[in-house]
Amino acid sequence: MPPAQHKVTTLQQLADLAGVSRATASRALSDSTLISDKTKSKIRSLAQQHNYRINERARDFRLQRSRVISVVFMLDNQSQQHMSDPFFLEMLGGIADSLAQHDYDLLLAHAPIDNVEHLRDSRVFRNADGVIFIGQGEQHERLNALAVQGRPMVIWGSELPDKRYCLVGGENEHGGYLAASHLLGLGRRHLAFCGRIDLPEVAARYRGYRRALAEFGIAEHADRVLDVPFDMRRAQAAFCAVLERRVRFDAAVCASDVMALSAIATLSEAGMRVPEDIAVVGYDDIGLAAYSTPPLTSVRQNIRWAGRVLVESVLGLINGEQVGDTRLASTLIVRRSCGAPPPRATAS
Amino acid sequence: MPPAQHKVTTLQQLADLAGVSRATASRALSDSTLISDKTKSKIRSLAQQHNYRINERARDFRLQRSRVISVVFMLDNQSQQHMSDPFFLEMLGGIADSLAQHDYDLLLAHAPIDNVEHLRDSRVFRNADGVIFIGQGEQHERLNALAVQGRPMVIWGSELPDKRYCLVGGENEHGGYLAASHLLGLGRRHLAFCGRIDLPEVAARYRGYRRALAEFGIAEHADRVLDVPFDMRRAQAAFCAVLERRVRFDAAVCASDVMALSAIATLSEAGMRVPEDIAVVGYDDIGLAAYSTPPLTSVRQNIRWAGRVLVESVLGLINGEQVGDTRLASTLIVRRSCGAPPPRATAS
DNA sequence: GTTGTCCTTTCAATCGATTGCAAACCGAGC
DNA sequence: GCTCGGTTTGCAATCGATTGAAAGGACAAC
Repeated sequence: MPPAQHKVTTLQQLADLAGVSRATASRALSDSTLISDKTKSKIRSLAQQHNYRINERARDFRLQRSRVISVVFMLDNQSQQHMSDPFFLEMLGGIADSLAQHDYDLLLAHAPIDNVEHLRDSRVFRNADGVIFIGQGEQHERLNALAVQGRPMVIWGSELPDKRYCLVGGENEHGGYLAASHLLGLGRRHLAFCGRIDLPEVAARYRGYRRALAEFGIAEHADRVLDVPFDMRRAQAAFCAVLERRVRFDAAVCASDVMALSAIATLSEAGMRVPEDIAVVGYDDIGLAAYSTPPLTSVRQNIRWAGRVLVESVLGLINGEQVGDTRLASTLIVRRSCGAPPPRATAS
Repeated sequence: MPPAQHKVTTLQQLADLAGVSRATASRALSDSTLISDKTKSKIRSLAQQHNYRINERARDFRLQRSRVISVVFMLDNQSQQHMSDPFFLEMLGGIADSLAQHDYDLLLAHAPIDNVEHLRDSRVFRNADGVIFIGQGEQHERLNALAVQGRPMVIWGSELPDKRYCLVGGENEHGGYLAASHLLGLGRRHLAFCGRIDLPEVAARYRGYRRALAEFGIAEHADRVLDVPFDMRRAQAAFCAVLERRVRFDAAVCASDVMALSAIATLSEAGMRVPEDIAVVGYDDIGLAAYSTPPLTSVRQNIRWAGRVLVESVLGLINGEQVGDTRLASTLIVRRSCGAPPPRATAS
């Protein structure tokens, strides 16, 4: 069998080679019942010999699909900084793996947190079969609007009233409760909550935090709710400001590990001992949490699961399935206040 | 002016509306000189009124391009863990920004570090106009093969002999030199080098490290070259093994910050004081480096620049330009051995 | 009136596939 | 030989754009 003079790149060339029409070749390769076994195997082996690969873009164009899912990260318009939290990387990894399994491509995109609207007419939406948002920011209404008239989309975030989009999230209320309970169980009585409670996920954690306080019969101090942003640098600035205001507390629940590590650095710098003077709990259990000094106790969400469910949900929507309303990633606390950093759980 | 009954989605519909042919509409929108100003403005305003947006996928298909660049991360086949190093996120962010500026989309992909060959026929290559590899692993030869027969591609890595691909990298030799010099300048005399020197970038850093040792007239100890992987968990295991072997050293140059933080945690756990007993220097200057206790001294590469240059190089190749051989991201050391964590440099 | 020129516009092929429908083929029964 | 039924294959439209070449129209010169 002579090797192809010129590489066989189109269906037409393959069909010519086999002496059949393009239609027959197409059907043979897609295993249509219309084609006789003899023809099928002839075309198939010819395709193999000449290393023919279907042009997926042409097929996807014809079929009016793209096999691409956009993953949108919210960009904080103040810091304009890219998602610098390792949590995002883990999330992205989980989503990427699941998409690869379903033979979908991942288009990475970001949107300013304060205007998600313009995405509707952008490449992000038009070039993808579906969209996954990481975080809902303060965009609840706009996301609602996008969901009803736009492409299939799923959002990682927190339950809100009047939600009209498909949501996957962590058990934030539970997580906040776990974090506060842990500190209260250690005997701490002057807890602070760090994070921007105008963000839905943080608000839910705060609710859990308050529930724990209430269970322990402890009054809440309004001045111990610290408005700390997720961004590393600005978090540090916020903690410095808190120190200057001489807010007193002996424990802190932080809305992320990065925030917690920033707190630890700032507090240590100011001469406080962690955890003796102030105990800190983080959120997300990023890889580095186990390697800080002291090792950071943190609330972990099942991110691999979340990535998988986000993907399956959006693919479900694409296929016209009725996709369940809200799914929650299991959330637990990893205690590391003392002792060696335990090995992290192996990926499932 | 009545609003469109049905949304205008195709060029044909727009042309019908304007009473011209598809060709004229196409030329009007692309500002061809063939079309009279009157017709142009009529079609333009009609397009605006009816909120017509060109179908980019169709155009890209016709023009045989995709306006997509694949970004491939090497996946360590042993840990099978996703890129968990925050360094990757920063790199990804830089690339994403640059691509967005050029109106290109970013397709995220990963490849097993031990076989990059199969990518040639995969969606990663076929659905993109160009490819950016992050890290070259031990794939030098295969990357060479891909480069000569595949799509335009650029690699983030380290210079190797016989390189036939377009490369962008950090000044690794210089970085290793800076790290070692810093420690030697502090009076340390028993340095260890941590990292897998079979990886090109790490090997280059090691060369710089040795140069610094030589300049100080210090002999090198073979048993102080510690074979530590980048992966957090396995890095910790490696450091534990080193401790058991009772290797003596008073300073460590690490191939990444994550590795350095892992070292600090493990050494502290074993009762050593950092930096008093053992001084540690990291690489990459990830955001969290400034917030570790003690703040981590680290070698920083200009990643924003790198992202921009990677993108511009691959776009240059796509446009058939002669793209320069190797470009190096400026590399410097950020000293944090004592004192407060300085604010990180603002993004340019 | 005819012709030539220049400026606009349209025609129709093209990118690489899928698919409804029509046509060809083949063997059997009359 | 003709028709009928079932199986297999081909024709041609389609997805939504771009673009070279041909055609159309207006106007001036002869």
